[in-house]
Amino acid sequence: MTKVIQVAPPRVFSELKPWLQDHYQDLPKRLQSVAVFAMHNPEVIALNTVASISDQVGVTPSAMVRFAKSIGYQGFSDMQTVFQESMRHMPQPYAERLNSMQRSAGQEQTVLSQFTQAAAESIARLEQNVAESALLRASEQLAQARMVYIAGQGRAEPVVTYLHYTLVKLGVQSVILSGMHHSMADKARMLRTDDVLLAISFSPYTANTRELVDICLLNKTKVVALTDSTLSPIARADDFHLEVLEEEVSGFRGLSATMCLALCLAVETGRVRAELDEKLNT
Amino acid sequence: MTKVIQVAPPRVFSELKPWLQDHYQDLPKRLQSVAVFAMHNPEVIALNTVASISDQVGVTPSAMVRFAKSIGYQGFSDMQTVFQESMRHMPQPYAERLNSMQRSAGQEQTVLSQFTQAAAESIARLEQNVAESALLRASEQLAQARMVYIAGQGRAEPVVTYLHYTLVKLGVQSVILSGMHHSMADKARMLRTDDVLLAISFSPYTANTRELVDICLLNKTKVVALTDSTLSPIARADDFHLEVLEEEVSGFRGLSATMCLALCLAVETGRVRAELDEKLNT
DNA sequence: GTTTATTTGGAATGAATATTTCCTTTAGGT
DNA sequence: ACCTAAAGGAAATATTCATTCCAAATAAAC
Repeated sequence: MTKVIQVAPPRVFSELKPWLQDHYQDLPKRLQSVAVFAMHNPEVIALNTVASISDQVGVTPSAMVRFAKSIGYQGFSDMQTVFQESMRHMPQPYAERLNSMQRSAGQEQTVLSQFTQAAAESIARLEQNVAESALLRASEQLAQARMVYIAGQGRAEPVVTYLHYTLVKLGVQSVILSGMHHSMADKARMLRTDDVLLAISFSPYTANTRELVDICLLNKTKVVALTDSTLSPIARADDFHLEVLEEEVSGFRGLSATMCLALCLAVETGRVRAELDEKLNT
Repeated sequence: MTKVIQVAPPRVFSELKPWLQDHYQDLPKRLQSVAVFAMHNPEVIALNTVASISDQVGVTPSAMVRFAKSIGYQGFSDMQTVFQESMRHMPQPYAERLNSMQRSAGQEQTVLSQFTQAAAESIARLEQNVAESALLRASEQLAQARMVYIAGQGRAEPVVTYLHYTLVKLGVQSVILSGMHHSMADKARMLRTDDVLLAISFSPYTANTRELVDICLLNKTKVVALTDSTLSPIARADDFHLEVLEEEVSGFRGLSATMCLALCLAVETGRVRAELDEKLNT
């Protein structure tokens, strides 16, 4: 028989977590897979059967039982009750939750819940305000581009980095323009009419990005803009722009909804691009 | 055989509720008991066995099966899956919004709504999983630092950029470490014991970031980590780590929840720092 | 390179549990 | 009061599911 820990296993989920942290490295490969999955999808462990779970994890049912035993449980079922127990007490929120939702009263709210609420609202608004058709049009422009140049500064820079990262991973050629230390004239010279500029800019709008958009429109280079208002100086009638407005909490604006939109844009672009490539190859 | 409804039974919990309200009067006594109990303790139905539930309700096991069949389900197990499904997303206050989305079932979901839904869920989970106290502890570490070094690669890079931008704006000194083209040894030499490393890393974990964390822990330099799993190699027992898990949609993970947490961390750090500064000046 | 210890997958086993069946009880109608 | 039909309970049955066991594969040690 293999070494089985005989000390009492954690009987609550919150104790199980740190246990796995400590012992994760010493676990066999498959058991590590199970550990990762269990920590990421506790509710799946709580509700499903061994066969179904092991299938989702990509291991055999016996691995699940071994995993439970290696922690010290009597078997899988024994461990499962711990996961189930952790679910029961979750829905405690109701009372507290209602407080935070209807917190018109000056109730004390955690910093985290303030920001998550703002983020959730921003995302809900995003879904309402952005038309699928606009997203598709913008994606088509980007997909047809020989090269996508991405520009944005300040609060928009993380978005630039993210778009670049995702587009490249999806096989869409793109360069970050804002990082380069070229003069405006140099940058303008790089852009050809079959390129597309992807400009991200939020209030207060930086002069640089605005200037770039101006030059592109003059050169008949297509521009796809991501901004927080249609009144933004970088949004014109003849370009393709998407609007996302972040809720503000005590003076700070997040990027949750913006990042969501950015991912949509990138994924959709990748999809359209793949379609185009396929047509060319046939 | 008794009268069995042959039309399709409700496949989501939110439709089951009104169904029971309509037919409650026509049900036999025991089945009414079950109905009341089920509406008041849906989570018990979802998690327990027939024997255990029937015991709690005060009826025999067969009554449970009859109840399920009278609604139109194939049996108890069939009905139970509906209750379980309702639990998966339950703990979220945004559950209603999600439900109403799914209510227009059969409909094809837009790309945007798929991603916004994933983002909303990720954020809801973030609020549940991160303790305010953990956030505060991490912020205190950062606020006390002489200098905050920020490191992260790949998908984590936008987060690095954002944290740097926000911290600087809040008057907290910080440098981005991953951008520099120094060797590991050089980087390690920069870090003093009164500095703090803010490491961001997601699966698959990059060796670089991990190495940095290792060095810091050896040098007794404090580390604050932002990761997607406590099993992450950069999460140790002796550091301060925050966990954020992004929901995945067709293989893509967003950054909405992560960005929200990053903003919280930065803002909270700024606040604590301001408090510390005030104490020094008096 | 060979041997030994771990780990892993898959089928066999046995326990747990839902479901059905049959018989008893209750209630409503004549 | 009697008969009929629906409802309920208890135990038998069938199914599902966790668990165990053993052989093959893999990694480690010598």
